[in-house]
Amino acid sequence: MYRRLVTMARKKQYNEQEVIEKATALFWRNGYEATTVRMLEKEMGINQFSIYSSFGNKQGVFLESISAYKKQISCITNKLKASKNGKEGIKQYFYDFLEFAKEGSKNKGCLVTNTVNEMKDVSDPIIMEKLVDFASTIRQLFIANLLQEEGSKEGEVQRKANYLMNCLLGLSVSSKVYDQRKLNDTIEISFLNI
Amino acid sequence: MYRRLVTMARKKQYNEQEVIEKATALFWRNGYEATTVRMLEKEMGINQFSIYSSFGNKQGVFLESISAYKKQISCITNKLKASKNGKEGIKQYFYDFLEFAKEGSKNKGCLVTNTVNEMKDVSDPIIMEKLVDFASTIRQLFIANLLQEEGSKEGEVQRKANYLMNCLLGLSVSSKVYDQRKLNDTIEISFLNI
DNA sequence: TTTATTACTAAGCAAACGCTTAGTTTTTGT
DNA sequence: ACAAAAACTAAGCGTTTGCTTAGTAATAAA
Repeated sequence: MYRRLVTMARKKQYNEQEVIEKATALFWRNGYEATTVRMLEKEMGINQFSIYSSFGNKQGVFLESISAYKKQISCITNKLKASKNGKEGIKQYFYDFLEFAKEGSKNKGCLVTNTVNEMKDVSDPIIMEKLVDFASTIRQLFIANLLQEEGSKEGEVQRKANYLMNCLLGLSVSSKVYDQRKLNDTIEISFLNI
Repeated sequence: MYRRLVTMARKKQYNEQEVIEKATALFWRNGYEATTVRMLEKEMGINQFSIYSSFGNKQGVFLESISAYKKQISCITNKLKASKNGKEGIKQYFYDFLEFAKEGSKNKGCLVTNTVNEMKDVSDPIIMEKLVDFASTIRQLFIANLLQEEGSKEGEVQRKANYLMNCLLGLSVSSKVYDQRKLNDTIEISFLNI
């Protein structure tokens, strides 16, 4: 990452991709601020020195974690991208997302949404930008799918996309508290009117 | 609060109600964890000693802040309680809430929702209980209003209440990012299908 | 084998956290 | 005027935070 080799020396005893995936899981479970570098040490299984030499700082670890998260969730977003049946494809994304965020009987919500909720104002603009960028990608996919519906108008589609983002945002939060059956009911009602 | 007078002595130089309202504003703007006791000192205008002697600890200040928040928002919840026109009354609550949480051009969201988002698992059960209690109060008001609609069925009303809570949760979060016009559109669509 | 270079371990840094305490001032009853 | 009690100020407590650094082990080129 920040390495510049002139002559070869001792090799890294860990795989950066692997340890970032462990960090991602921890951030996802725990939130950004609540996750300390000591906890990252244990979870990633490497010393603090290694963390800082590979990723610069805690923020650097998190930025890489968001990338890893995107890669993990791409199986769902790609499915949405490929979908050809309008709002039904979006509804399927809602269900897929709940399955994706499941952890035992609990639900971790969305790493991106969780962190947006956590961040106050623009306390960390670099992270915030990456999060907002991810959200607008999802919104674009919603718009593309809504445009597949017969007789859809541009302005109406924009408003519906905002509405669906609002539902998904709510779902990401309430999925941590409510059980699957209630969430399913909520999803069904959410798609009745669009 | 924790005082037990035998003989009268020096009087408090501050009003507990007043300083709690200042603390409430700070927690609302800033979140629970991100608000330090030093910040509370400045905002409340009293020394740390006074904070701890009046409210026990930081958690104590926050619990009192939730009570103060409830009192502040009661003008809206009471309006919803008194409302007799079914789902229209609930929709009005959505609009009232946005106005209530407005701060300049920004929006602070809901103190309760913000803190639920912030709390991981059951890291603080005492606070969590008070938050969940507040949320279920709102849900009950939704149910009462939905039952005013002609031909409403119990099970259907329960599901609709969950759906509306999900919308409100989403709104509380997205109100911090999106502008008023988009939020209004989202509210209108949210009520099309119930 | 030597030497340069990198990765490791573990101790330690200043700053900030929630909270306490020593010491002083203000108020009241006698 | 005096003593008791509560509220004030400000310094400081132990712990944890993100991050650094001194010293050692491993590796590859010479």
